[in-house]
Amino acid sequence: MRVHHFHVAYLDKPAAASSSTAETSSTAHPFPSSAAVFPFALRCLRPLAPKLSLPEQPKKMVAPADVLGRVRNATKLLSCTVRNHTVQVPVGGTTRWNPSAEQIKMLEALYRGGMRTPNAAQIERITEELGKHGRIEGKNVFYWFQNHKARERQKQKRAALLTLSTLDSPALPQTTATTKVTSKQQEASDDVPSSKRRCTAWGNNGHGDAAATTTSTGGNATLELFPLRPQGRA
Amino acid sequence: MRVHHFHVAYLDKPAAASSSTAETSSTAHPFPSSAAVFPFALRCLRPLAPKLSLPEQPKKMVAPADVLGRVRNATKLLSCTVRNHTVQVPVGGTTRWNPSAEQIKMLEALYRGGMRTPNAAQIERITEELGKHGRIEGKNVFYWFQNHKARERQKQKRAALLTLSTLDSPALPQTTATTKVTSKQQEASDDVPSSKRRCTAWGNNGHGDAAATTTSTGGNATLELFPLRPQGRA
DNA sequence: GCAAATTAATGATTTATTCAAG
DNA sequence: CTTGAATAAATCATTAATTTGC
Repeated sequence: MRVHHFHVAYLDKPAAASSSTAETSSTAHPFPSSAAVFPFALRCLRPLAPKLSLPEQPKKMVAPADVLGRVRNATKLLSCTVRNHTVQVPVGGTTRWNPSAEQIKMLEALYRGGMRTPNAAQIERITEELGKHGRIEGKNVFYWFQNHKARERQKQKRAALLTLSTLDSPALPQTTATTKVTSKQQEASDDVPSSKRRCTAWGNNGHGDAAATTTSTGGNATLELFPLRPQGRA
Repeated sequence: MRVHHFHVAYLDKPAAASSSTAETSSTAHPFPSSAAVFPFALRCLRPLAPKLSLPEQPKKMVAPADVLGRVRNATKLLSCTVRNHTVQVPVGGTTRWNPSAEQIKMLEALYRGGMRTPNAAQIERITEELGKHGRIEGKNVFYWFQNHKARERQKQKRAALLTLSTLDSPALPQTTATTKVTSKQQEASDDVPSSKRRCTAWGNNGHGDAAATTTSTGGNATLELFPLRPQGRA
């Protein structure tokens, strides 16, 4: 288990310890950086990933922030001293960016225009511009594009699968066995550049991983994932 | 082969007494001590190459006729013999495919789903299916994808440039060189990220430190500022 | 009507992968 | 083989919608 690099921390923003134990030490930020120290660790905030459907785990319980001290996103923390302990409570209005209609409109326009992963300069510019219509930070722009891209992809993949499923009928015998196809993929073109997921998407759903399931419907183990165009190229 | 993730959420990690993801903890000297790392590239040199399409591939698209064994472009051919040569004359009014609304819909769905350059097998299947909604041949499908891809790209490029130009106002200082990036950079980025597109530091809003980030590439005199790249298309 | 309770969206983080330098 | 950089996928968490009982 390797310690992964962690990026995506943003500047001027504490972003207090997220889901894991908040036993943090102090930060190295030049800032006050209110990395919250939470004396009461009551209730574990869920071990980070199980997700294995614990039947009756009351995982839903979304307790009010003021109780659990969700500081994750707080913009500011106020220190108070209680029985010799200094606790910090989130203060300040909203913590999460709430885009205005205008901002969304503009962002979507950019997206439609083809922008997907704006670089720093672009983000800066966009932020500056959108700032005229409401509070916004560069990271908001960054995240917006990330999320939007990912979710659009999801949506479309679903739609495509659906459509394909209707096209799926013939139960192609799948002549050409597998074909390595290398991994080079073809030009990934514009959208959905992801290297391989895309293949799985088109790989003809049968999949379900390995042979295990397969069954009748699609003996079609692997439809050549993305064998390039006819007559293939290199 | 590569069964990819699906996220296993390995168990020994959770509480991971091991102090969670550092965040604030100790060292973590990723590099510029200057606080957080940007989510957005500070200096990127790598196109993340799913789009390696450039290197080789002198190969031009091969007309589907080669693959599907279709004749050029005619719905029907009438054979005539002229001077010992059998020639075929297109017959029956239009020779050009006129996609039905349904066909277009389906093709677009596929496109949105990420399909760009279907292989022969896929084309066959698609053709077969779309054939239920009107006359169509494999080459039509093939050409449709080619054209659609190219035109979408064009459209979006234009739109993006337009949109960006409106956001361009700030008249960014950018005094230092660079301004000539334009043509070359843009063209290159457009479609294929050719080799390297550099990103610039997006100086975190409030705090300079820009210098710190440049470091390694700092010697680099060029520091190009506006790659302005319509990242992929929609 | 309306406020608690649910659910749907979506902003913000973390984890996994990938490619290519070293 | 290891590691930096960049990004996509997965996940977490909060806010807006929507539903529901009164």
